[in-house]
Amino acid sequence: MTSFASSHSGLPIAAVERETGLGKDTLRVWERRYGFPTPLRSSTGTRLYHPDQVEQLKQIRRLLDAGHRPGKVVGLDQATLQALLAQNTPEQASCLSTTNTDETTIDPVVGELLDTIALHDPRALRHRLSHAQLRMGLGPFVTDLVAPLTTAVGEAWARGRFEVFEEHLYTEVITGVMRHAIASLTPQPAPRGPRVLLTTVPQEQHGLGLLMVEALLALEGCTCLSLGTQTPLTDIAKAALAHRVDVVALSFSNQHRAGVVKTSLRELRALLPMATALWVGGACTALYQWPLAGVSAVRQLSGLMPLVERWRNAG
Amino acid sequence: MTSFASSHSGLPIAAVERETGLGKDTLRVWERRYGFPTPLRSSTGTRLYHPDQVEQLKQIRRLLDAGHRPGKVVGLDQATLQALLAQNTPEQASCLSTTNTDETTIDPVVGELLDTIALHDPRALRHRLSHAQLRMGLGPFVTDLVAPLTTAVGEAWARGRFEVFEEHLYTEVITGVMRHAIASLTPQPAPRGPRVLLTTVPQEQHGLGLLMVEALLALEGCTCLSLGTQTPLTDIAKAALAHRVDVVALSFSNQHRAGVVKTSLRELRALLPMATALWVGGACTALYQWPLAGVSAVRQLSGLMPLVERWRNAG
DNA sequence: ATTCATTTTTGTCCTAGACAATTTGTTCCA
DNA sequence: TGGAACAAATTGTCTAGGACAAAAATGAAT
Repeated sequence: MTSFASSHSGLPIAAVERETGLGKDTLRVWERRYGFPTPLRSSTGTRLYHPDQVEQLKQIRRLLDAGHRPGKVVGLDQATLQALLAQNTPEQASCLSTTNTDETTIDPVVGELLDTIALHDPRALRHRLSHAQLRMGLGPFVTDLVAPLTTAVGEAWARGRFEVFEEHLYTEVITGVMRHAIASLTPQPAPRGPRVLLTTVPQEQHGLGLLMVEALLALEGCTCLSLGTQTPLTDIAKAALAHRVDVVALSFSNQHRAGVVKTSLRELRALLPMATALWVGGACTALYQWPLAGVSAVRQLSGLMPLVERWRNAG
Repeated sequence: MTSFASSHSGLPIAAVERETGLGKDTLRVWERRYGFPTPLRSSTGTRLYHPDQVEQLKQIRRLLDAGHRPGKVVGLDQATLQALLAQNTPEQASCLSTTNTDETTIDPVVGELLDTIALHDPRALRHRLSHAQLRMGLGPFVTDLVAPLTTAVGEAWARGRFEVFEEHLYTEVITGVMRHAIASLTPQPAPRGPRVLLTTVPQEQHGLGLLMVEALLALEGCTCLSLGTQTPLTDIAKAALAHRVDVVALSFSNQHRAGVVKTSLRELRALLPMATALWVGGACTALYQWPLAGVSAVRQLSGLMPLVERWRNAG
């Protein structure tokens, strides 16, 4: 585990930013304030991080995403970090799940699928998920299986049970299954709901939430228009105008700092016409703590239907 | 066009980085060296960029991607930039196209589809593309239509003919069509080629190239395993190990600076076992100017088949 | 137990200089 | 005229330590 350095001496700060997602400024200020990390220096003074410390930084990142504070966890040694990750409180989990059975217990079907993911057999995983979709029907499949499963995968990753590539593989497979289902759905009769533009802001690369929303909205008879992920704010506004949509729907994962989310939403709200509704949702906790004027936050997927209903009545 | 500021005074530097893709450091050093951009300052000295200048920066970014040098284009006024974009030399275009008819002329079918994109009717676009796929067959569809069309779209965007959201919409539609085709292909007989891991490095968010490669490789009987986009280098290595792949295939768009590409490839090559091949391709010109030891660069999609063939003979 | 004000924490931004990797320009030679 | 070798200019990224504003934690008063 120790010797996958870039070449010999360590990783430069840009590589560490890539690997950990922690900004260069943050890495430098942590070093100043907490005395960690402690990179070597090249002959000209540039930082060279030891791979072990990069691994440690990744663990810290997971703890931060789980709600810990930098001051409490940045200095700690690897054993302590591991211990914290193990007893990681899954309190704010299942943000997207509809059927809140019990927060702590895991649906046996979900658990079974988690095991399938760990087997590294994408073909089998795809088959199981596809089968479940056909059996349950698209709506329940999305709300009762995909949403909780995605949350569970993210949580398992945060605890260190899954590697990043295992999460990526899961994302890829479930994306394929859902796109397939949505595609076989599109030739629908006259629209019975708003025209909705779906996308995410720059830096937000998770598109799974968009697919879930698209599936549910399409089932409701809405006209969906997805731009994929990471559309610049001004282009979201331009697209909303060009396509004359009634609603712009954004998805936020919990990898976001609160400040970025708020700033983005305020800016976008200012760019959009007042008549255009702005719906946001996802696992990002910041969305629900500071409600913004003119922005409808949907904490759970089940909250989507009332919004559509309200739009029908208002329109 | 002038008054979509965040609230009133201008965009902070982080927002400009988001919108333009130009790093904060770069923006500051341009201001110091070339006297542009010239943001206002808040009461505490933070930069606030005028939306018009942000628009100008986007144009500059396109020119840089097209091969121009910062010193020559950063100071110029908007009219000159527009003129340069208009007569943008499409010399190194069609990097992915297989049937090089003539560099300057555009396939009439491609041109027709470009017009369809401009109509803002995703349903019609999807229908046309899907129809073409069924008519041509997956292989020719990918090499003779999707690849040139994608290049043409990128080029049209660079010239300012397309907005970002139009490119996003095209990407979304073509992604759906290709995934559908690949999915209906997967239940295949015994593999007749290498196990290939497909992904992109962090910061590289374009996944279209991956899909094209996946389609062609799957047709060749290879076992494909896609991780989607933006996998950290160490996780690419871990996945390659866990899934015992023979080949790691990466795709690079031309939005990358040469230095980043080279660094990433060197690092990844060091992380992977020598027995694991590393194939790279895409529109990124840096790949083909500085060949790297142990890395096979595939300039055009047609170059993929020989690599598979060579692997079969070597293995 | 809630609401409000104060303190700490924390990420981002600032300046201005330095450097290494390219790219360009120049000289020399065949 | 073409190409190789070297010098000069270009350009993105790095460093330092200070500063500040927003978020979170703490404490006080209702």
